[in-house]
Amino acid sequence: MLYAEFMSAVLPPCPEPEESLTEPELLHLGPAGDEPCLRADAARNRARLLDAAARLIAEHGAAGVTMEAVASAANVGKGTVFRRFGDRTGLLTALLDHSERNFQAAFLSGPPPLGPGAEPVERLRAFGVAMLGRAVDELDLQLAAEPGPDRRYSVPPRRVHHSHLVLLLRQALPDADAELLAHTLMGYLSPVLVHHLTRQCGMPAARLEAGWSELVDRVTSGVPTGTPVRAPR
Amino acid sequence: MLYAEFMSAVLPPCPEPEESLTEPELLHLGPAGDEPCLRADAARNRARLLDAAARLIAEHGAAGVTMEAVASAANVGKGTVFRRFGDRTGLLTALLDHSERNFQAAFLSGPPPLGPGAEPVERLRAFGVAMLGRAVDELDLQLAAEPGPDRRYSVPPRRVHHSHLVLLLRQALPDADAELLAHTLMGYLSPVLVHHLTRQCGMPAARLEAGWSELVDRVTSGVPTGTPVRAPR
DNA sequence: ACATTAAACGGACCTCGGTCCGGATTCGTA
DNA sequence: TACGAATCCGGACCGAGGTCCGTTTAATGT
Repeated sequence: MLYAEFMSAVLPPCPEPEESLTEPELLHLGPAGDEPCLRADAARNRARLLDAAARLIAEHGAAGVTMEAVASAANVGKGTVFRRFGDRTGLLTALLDHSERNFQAAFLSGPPPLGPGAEPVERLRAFGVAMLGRAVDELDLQLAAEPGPDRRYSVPPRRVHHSHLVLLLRQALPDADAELLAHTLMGYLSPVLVHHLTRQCGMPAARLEAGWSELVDRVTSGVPTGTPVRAPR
Repeated sequence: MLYAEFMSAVLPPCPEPEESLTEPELLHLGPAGDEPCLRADAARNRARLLDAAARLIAEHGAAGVTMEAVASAANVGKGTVFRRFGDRTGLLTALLDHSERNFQAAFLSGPPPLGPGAEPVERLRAFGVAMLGRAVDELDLQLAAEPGPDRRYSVPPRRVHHSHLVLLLRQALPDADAELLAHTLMGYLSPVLVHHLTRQCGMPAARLEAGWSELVDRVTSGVPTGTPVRAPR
């Protein structure tokens, strides 16, 4: 099964708003362990490819990661790369998989304030800080791994993050439209925005974190004036 | 001069946070009128190309707009398309130009509540509703015209919208980090998100509008608890 | 009208992501 | 060990975006 196919199959196409999700269910666990159900040569080539891709990135930056380059650097045919990872995005995503798993483990079952145990608002703050940190660390890779416009919101990691935010927001703001609010918050953490602000605008990371904190404060403080907010449907 | 080059030259690369912008200065006016300083054949071909592109979109959808297809449909060489519009994004963007101008005119100098004269918060609400309306109308085209990750935040229309929001937010929330808040709000209005929510998730447009209203309410209501928010730098 | 020059033209050409399918390899089974 | 079937491999192939450069053409000055 293609990585991309698997990724798309993990979560339902679009979470029903009222569907109750318990945290453990959210876990985006890839093929358990390290690809056990792959044929020997397939597993070998997969490892080779990831290795070659990482090497190419280190040498020529993410832009230098051509599918053909990766293939030949791994002594493998081009078709193999696509069969294993589906497309370029899939390959780059696979490189981020470890980090993503660690991160998910951290906010799903790690210690507070990121993991369960802290107040929802605290967890929100911690989530944003962690995301911003990752974004800064892996910026090049995350940018290169950006999916096309169609998939951008369907990619499993994003769905998991979104679901997590929805959960926290529902706890903090029972009357809000958590779905939409979560999308809004995710937007702030988008690698592309982070890249623009830090690299293209020279904004210090500290300001981004302060901005996140401010955003969380504003969003989670009550809405004293105006019509009482209610999530339709 | 290439369309893309022109577009990039209109506004400074990244607006200084404290730079004071009066609304009229923001106007993203393209080459006055209808491309006056273009050679006759160039202007003719430009018109042909836009026409051909529009026709192709009407017939085969945005996906069918191949640069070669447009070129040959306009009886023009492929190189001409690129010289005139820089790249595919430039061509699609040009197709949206009229709508964009009208919209900018509306919120820069049109009647309230979108234009000046209404309260900032009212104008924010109206801005979002208008953007959502446009997004729904021109969804296919706006999606296809989505720039690559690097340019996404540097494209003039986006900059103008952002500056506008910054202006309104500064009026409504003198102590907030309007720059970042504006980016957050813009994220909610992104065509890609709108597409995902309406087409892929089947969310009714009314809910998106309600969500915008809620978002504006939350963001613009004071921040009663927590540390007083202050824009660093 | 004519020479000059800057701009525009056009299509061959390149790169790269993605597809396809005949042939090779691995794995379960006897 | 032998064998069949499922899986995987590899590289030829395709389409589309983008570049290049020799040629043509429109504007300008004389």
